[in-house]
Formats: sequence, C-alpha cells, structure tokens
Amino acid sequence: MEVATKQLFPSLTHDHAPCIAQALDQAAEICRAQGLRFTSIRRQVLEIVWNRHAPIGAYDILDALRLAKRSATPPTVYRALDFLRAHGFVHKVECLNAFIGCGQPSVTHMAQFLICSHCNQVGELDDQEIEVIIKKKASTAGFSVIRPSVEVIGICANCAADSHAG
Amino acid sequence: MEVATKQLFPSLTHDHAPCIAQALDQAAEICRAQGLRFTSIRRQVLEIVWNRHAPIGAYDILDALRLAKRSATPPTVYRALDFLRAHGFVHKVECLNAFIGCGQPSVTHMAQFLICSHCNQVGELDDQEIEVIIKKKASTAGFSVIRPSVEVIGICANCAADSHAG
DNA sequence: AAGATTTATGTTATATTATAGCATTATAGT
DNA sequence: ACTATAATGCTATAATATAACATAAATCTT
Repeated sequence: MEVATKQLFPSLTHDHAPCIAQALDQAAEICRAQGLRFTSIRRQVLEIVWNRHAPIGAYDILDALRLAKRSATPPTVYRALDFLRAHGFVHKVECLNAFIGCGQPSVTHMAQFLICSHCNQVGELDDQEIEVIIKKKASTAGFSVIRPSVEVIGICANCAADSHAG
Repeated sequence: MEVATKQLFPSLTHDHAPCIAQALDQAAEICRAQGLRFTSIRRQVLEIVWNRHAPIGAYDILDALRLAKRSATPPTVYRALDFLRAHGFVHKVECLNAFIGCGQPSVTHMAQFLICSHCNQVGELDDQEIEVIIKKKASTAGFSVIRPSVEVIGICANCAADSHAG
C-alpha cells in the first residue's frame, strides 16, 4: 500500500535542483516586479537555504556563504535573512532557530510547519482552514493578528515507515 | 462598549498574587500525586516565572533566582525549566526564547499563544477546535504529532484600545 | 553628469541564549 | 547502612543574534 497522504515531505531520492532553480527565478521575478533589490548576497543566501532543502541555521549558512564570499560575517547573513523573511522568500522555524525556503512566496500566508524530529525535514502545510480558524479565534479574543505560526513537531511518514520496516 | 471578548489578557490592574499561589499549589499537588520531586529550586523557578505573569527569559529567571540562591548558574535554571516544561507547568514561547507559566497543567494540551508585540503580554488560547484541526491535517499528511504549537504575534485588545484612546 | 539621499555592505565587538561534561550531594529503594 | 538513581554544583564553552559605526553602492534630483 502506498500514499493517499499528501507529499509534503519529499522522498529521499527526490531531485530538488528544479525546486532551487524555480525558487530563485520566482524570487528574482517578485523582486523585479516590486522594485526590491535582489542583490548578490541575498541571492546567494536564498540559494544556500534552498540547497539544504531542510531547515538550516544561520551559522551553517554563513559557512556556505564564506566559500564564495570570504568577507561574510554574521550580520551579512542575518541582514540577508531579514530581507528574505520580510518578503516571504524564507521562513524561520522558531523551535529550531533555523530557516527554510518558502514554496509560496507570492501568496501572503502564515507559516505552518510539520517538523520531523527524526530526519529534520520540514513540510510546509499552508492550510487555509487552519489559518482561518486561528485568525477567527484570535479576533474573538480581541487580538489583531500580525504574524501567526504553527509548528508541529512529530515524525514524518517516511521515518515512520522506515522504523516499521527496519 | 465593553468586552464580549474573552479575558485572555489580564487587565493591567489585575492582582495576580492569587494566580501565583494557585499555580504553585496545583504544581505541588500534581507532583505529589505523580511522585515527582518538586524541589526548592524547581519551586522557586516556577514562582519566578509566575511572578512575571508574562514571558520571561532564562537569564532574567537566573537573576531573580540568585537573590535567593547565590550558587545558581545557567544550568540550574535550564534544568529546572526542563523539568517544569516536561510536566506541563511551564511553556516555552519559541519566538521569544522565553518562558511562561501554564494555566492548565493538569490537562495535556498543545501550546497556543497570542503574543502582544506591544506590551509583551501573552494570552494562552487552548482552543480545542484549533488543536483538533491541526492534528487532523497533520495526520492526513501521514505525520505523527508529538508536540504542536501555535504562536500568534499581534496586538492585544488592551493595547489596541490604548492606542485608539491616546 | 554632479551632488544629495537612501540603501546595502564591511567590520569589529559584544550581547543573548543554551548546553557539555564531570564532580558532588541528596533522595529513594532495598 | 548500602546501593542506585536523581538532583545539584561548577567550570567552561557552544550556538544564536545584534549593536554601532564606517564605507560603498545604487537611486534620485536637479
């Protein structure tokens, strides 16, 4: 038996080169359309984030960036991340202090993550129903929502299958 | 016009001495019932957390703890927090790297916070409907939920009212 | 194009948050 | 009392993030 579950988590053999290329192109296009400066550093940081295809810490980004840009320091990375987060190209996974590329940067949405504590992969949920109900309940409490997030720690289907098999 | 909104956020004049006393008594009772050791350090840390009645960072806890216990160091605080979190007496607000007392330690539940970016108060939502739908959607993706959390950054009703008034 | 303004980056230092690792002490069970 | 386990003491350091000010690059104005 297979699937019937949504493929939020890429299979381990999944080739993500196309994801990276698409994400970079999309970011470039959005920046062009909005008059944002998609500088070399910002582009490189976004590429590094997408290369990991899983949450990556700021200092791992820094290590990778330094291969191409020796002068990079923590502020270099955090500034680029600030820009990328502000424009929805990257999300921060708060419970991991790590960053991950956003698959839907063109649509404003809250961050919703399924975080596998076994393989450290993260699936982005982006469920409208969840978003609506959270906003509704917050409003009922008189709360003006700015930036909501859902982070669910657990075990992804791939890892659950592995542990059953082996 | 007044309320009709749930009082998740205590008014500024709210006397929280009773909250603190109740939280400590409840924790003591739960620990007694479950054979957990509610040691002096753990009790003091829980009391410090409740005293703030808003998220408090580990090093602020440490400063407060040192007034009573000069030998306290970061591990002292983090160990106490690990215990208190493991048993549901305290939640971590991930997006603030801070800790807050849990109002419902006796019932296992996911953390759901409304975090006011103006006054730094946090309201705990604990909405069943949100919890159920998140768990359902995660399951649909083949994901086994361990620890879900919702953190909503925004402006609380008190602060919104203040800024309208003044 | 020159000058003024804003935005981005360079650079150094340091603040903040969290854990590793091992010694010692206290508690609980036998 | 003896043993095992759990908690605390203690030192050091890891990991994450920002402050502050200088320089450079891009954009805007005239």
